[in-house]
Amino acid sequence: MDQSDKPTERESEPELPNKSALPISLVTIKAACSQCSLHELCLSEGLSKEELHKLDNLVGSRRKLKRQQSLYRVGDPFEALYAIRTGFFKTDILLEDGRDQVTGFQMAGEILGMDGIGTEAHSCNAVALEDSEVCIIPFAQLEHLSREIQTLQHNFHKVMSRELVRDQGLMMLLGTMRAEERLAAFLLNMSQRFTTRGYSAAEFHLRMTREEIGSYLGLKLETVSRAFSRFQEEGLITVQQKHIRIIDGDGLKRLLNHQPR
Amino acid sequence: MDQSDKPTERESEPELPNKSALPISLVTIKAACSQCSLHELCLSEGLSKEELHKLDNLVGSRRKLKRQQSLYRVGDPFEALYAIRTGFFKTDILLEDGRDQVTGFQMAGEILGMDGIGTEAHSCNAVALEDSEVCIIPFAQLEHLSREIQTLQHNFHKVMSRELVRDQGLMMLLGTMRAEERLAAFLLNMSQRFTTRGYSAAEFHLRMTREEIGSYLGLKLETVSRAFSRFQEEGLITVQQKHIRIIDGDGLKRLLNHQPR
DNA sequence: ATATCGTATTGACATGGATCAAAGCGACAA
DNA sequence: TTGTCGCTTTGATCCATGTCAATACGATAT
Repeated sequence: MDQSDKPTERESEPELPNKSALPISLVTIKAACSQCSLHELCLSEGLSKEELHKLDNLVGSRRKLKRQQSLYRVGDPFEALYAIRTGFFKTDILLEDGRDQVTGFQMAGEILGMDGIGTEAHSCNAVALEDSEVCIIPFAQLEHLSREIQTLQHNFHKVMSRELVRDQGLMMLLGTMRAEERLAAFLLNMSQRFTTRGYSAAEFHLRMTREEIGSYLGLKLETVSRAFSRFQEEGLITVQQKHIRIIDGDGLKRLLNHQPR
Repeated sequence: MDQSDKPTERESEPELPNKSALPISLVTIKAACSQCSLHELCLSEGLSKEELHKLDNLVGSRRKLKRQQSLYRVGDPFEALYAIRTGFFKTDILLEDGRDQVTGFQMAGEILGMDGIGTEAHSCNAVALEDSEVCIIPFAQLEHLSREIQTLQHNFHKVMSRELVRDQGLMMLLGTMRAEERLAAFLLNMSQRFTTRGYSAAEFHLRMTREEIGSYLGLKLETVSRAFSRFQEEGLITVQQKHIRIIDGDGLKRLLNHQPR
C-alpha cells in the first residue's frame, strides 16, 4: 500500500505539514529559500544571509496546483519563473496536427518557465503530474536583483546553461539511442534525481504514464511497456505499475555504453 | 591541407587593439557590434551609443578559424562566449562508445559557448565548417557589464532562452517526425536563417556533409540522400551536391504538417 | 589525361519499433 | 458485489529506416 516514494531521510523537509502551524514568519521566510532551494536549484547557493533575505522577499507568493492542472500554457504571457517546492511536472509541446511531445519532467528544486523569456510568451505547457506547489519568481524583479547580487546573477546563468546541456543530452538520446538504451537512461536519470532529493535511488514511484514516458523518449507506449518487461525478465528491475525498483543499476548502465557498432 | 587536430592559432586583428586613438575608431566600433551583431544576435539591440561603446570594449579581441578547426572542445575550461562574425559552425557531442551527434549548426550573428556556463567547462565541441571569425566575449566581463546595463542583461537572457526553445523544437523533430519531415524542416530552417542574413531564401550552399545533416536529424546519411533525391523527383528542390535550390517552399511546408496520424 | 580521396547516390535486404488488436489489471463508484 | 474507466501488457503483423555494398561524382594532384 504505502509507496516508498517518501523521502528516506532528511534533516528538514520543506513541505513538513506542521510548519504552517508555526507562528513565526521568520520560519516561513527561511523555508522559502534556504530550505526549499535544493541542491540543483542553486539560485540561492552561496548567498549571504542578507542577500538571501532579499531573494525571499522577491519570492513571496506561491501557487498550489492539483494534479493535471496547468501552471502555464503555450502563448501565455511570460511574467515569472517558477521554482518547484513540492510535486512533479511535465512540459510539453502540441503541434497543430495533433502530435505532441513531452520535453521534460521536473521535480522539486527545479525551475520552470525559462522558455518564455525570449519571446515574452511561453513556448510550451507546464502541467502538474501530482498535486504540487511552486514559488513564483517575478522575472523583472529577478533581473533587477541579479543586477545587484552578482552571485544570484551567476547562479541564474548556471541554471539556464545546465538546462541547455540537459537538452543536448536529450537530443543525443533521441538521435542515437535505441529503445532499451533510452529507457535505461531515463530510469538512471530519474534514480539519480530522486537520490539528489534524498529519496531512494533504487525504488521510486513514476508519476507519469507509459505514454508520457514514450513521448519524452520518442517511443510508443507499447515499446516502453515491452522494454520494462524485458528489463524485468533480465532481472534488472522490478515493475509494478508505476512502482519501479532497480535491482541491477550497473546492468542498466552497461546497456547504455555497450551497444552494437 | 592541414588537418583538424592542430592546436588552434590566434590571430590578432590589426585594427582594433587601441581604438582610443583615432577617428577611425568610430568606424571600427560600428563594425564591431552595430554591423556584426545581426538581427538574431541581439546582444546589442536597443543599446545606447554609450552602452554600445562599452560592449565594444568588452568584445575587443577576435579569432579566426580555418575550416575544420575547433573553437573549443568538450572539457575545455569555459571563459568566454563567441559571437560568430563570419563563417559557419557545428556543435557536436562524442560519446565514449564512438557515437556522436551534431547538436546544432551556427551561422553569423549567433552565439556559441553558453553550454559552458553551468559547469565552467564546455560540454560539446564547436567546429568551423568553413573559414570563420568570431568575436571573443569574456564571460565574467559580460556578466559585469550586464549588471550595469539592464538592456544588455535582458538581451543575453533572451538569447539563452531562445536557445532553449530552439532545442525544444529539435526534440520535437527528433521525437515525432519522419525522415522526410525532418529534412523538410531542416531545409526550411536553413532557408529562413539565410534569409534573415540577407541571402537568398531559395538558393544556398550547405556547408555540411550528408552525414552531418543526418547526425543532426537523427538519420543515416543514406536516408538523407534518398530524401533529397525524392524531393528532387517531386519537384520540390534541386540538388547539386551541396548546392540547394528550393523550388516549392510551400510544398516543403506541407510535408511538415500533413503526415499520417 | 589519369589516379586518388572524400563524398554522394542508389539498390537489395534486414530489422527495430510502429501499428493494430485483444486481454488484463487496479482504482473507484454505485 | 458489479461495472466502468484509464492504464498496461502482450501478441501478430507491417513498414520506415538502418545496414551493407556497389558505383558515381567532383576536386585535387600528378
